[in-house]
Amino acid sequence: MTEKIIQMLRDRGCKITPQRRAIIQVLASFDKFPTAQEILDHIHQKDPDVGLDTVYRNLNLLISMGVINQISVPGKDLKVFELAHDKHHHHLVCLGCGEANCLNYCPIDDSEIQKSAGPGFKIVGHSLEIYGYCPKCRAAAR
Amino acid sequence: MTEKIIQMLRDRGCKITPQRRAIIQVLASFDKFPTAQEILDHIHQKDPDVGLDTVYRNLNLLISMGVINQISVPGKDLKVFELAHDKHHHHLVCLGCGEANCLNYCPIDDSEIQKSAGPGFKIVGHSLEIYGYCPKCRAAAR
DNA sequence: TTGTATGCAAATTGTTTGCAGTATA
DNA sequence: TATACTGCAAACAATTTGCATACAA
Repeated sequence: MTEKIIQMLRDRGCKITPQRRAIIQVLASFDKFPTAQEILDHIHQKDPDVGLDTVYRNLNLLISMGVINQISVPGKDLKVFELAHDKHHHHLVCLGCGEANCLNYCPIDDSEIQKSAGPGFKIVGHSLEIYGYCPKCRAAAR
Repeated sequence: MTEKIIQMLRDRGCKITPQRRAIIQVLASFDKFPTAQEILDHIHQKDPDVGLDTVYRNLNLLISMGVINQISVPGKDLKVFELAHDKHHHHLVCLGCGEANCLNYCPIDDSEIQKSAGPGFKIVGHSLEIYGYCPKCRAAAR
């Protein structure tokens, strides 16, 4: 997985720096979808000299290449990042802790939407996020 | 519509100030969903002394009362506000100009999602936004 | 009169940018 | 060696907050 991305970067004429490797590595191995800050914190355990700006720069690069997606957590001005899957999917987002998980369910029918939207509107995509509380946060609430 | 909201504010012990009336009025009469700044600009035509902070404070108040919703435009760090409808609906968001419109279509089946999410997750709601380009922006693109 | 709301300015948060030095290819 | 990348610090934009004053009830 990480090697495939590294190769894509090479093909694009990008240089492969330790920072870049580290960022991709964290995205591939984190046990949840991390925020930019969480990626940095993790990298700092090995290399405290990496800057948050480098993380953002590379996240933006990876987004522009389409290899990662960002998911926003409502009411928290917070964005988490995930390695792009092959298959279309959506997310379950916890309003308590902000954690996001994949959900393999998509009831969206583009042609149905096109009908409601009218012919002038060019549909590019959609985002569906399910909000609620994860088991951990439900337990903590009482 | 605006009177109903004013009454809700009264019931809550809030004071009815000209600024508050103006904000609600703009939300009720704007021809699209405005950003905080657009609300302010509009109010400034009549009263240039209102502050943007007042707009934000009142939008937050109205959100907490559930009478307005905010819709975020991806990739633009931009939020637009709409008076809450009675009936459940979603939005068509233009990636070009950021304008949002209602879409009376919702294929989401909560019990279906609950099945995929697992029993521990408490579903509170969902957000579905359809992204694309409105007729105006499609025309401008060429 | 009393407390809530406002306006101002400063603070905050998340993110981006300019620049000079550094390191990859 | 040449160019893309990095770290630093400063710049930004959107939103929030502290505080003294003003105004609705």
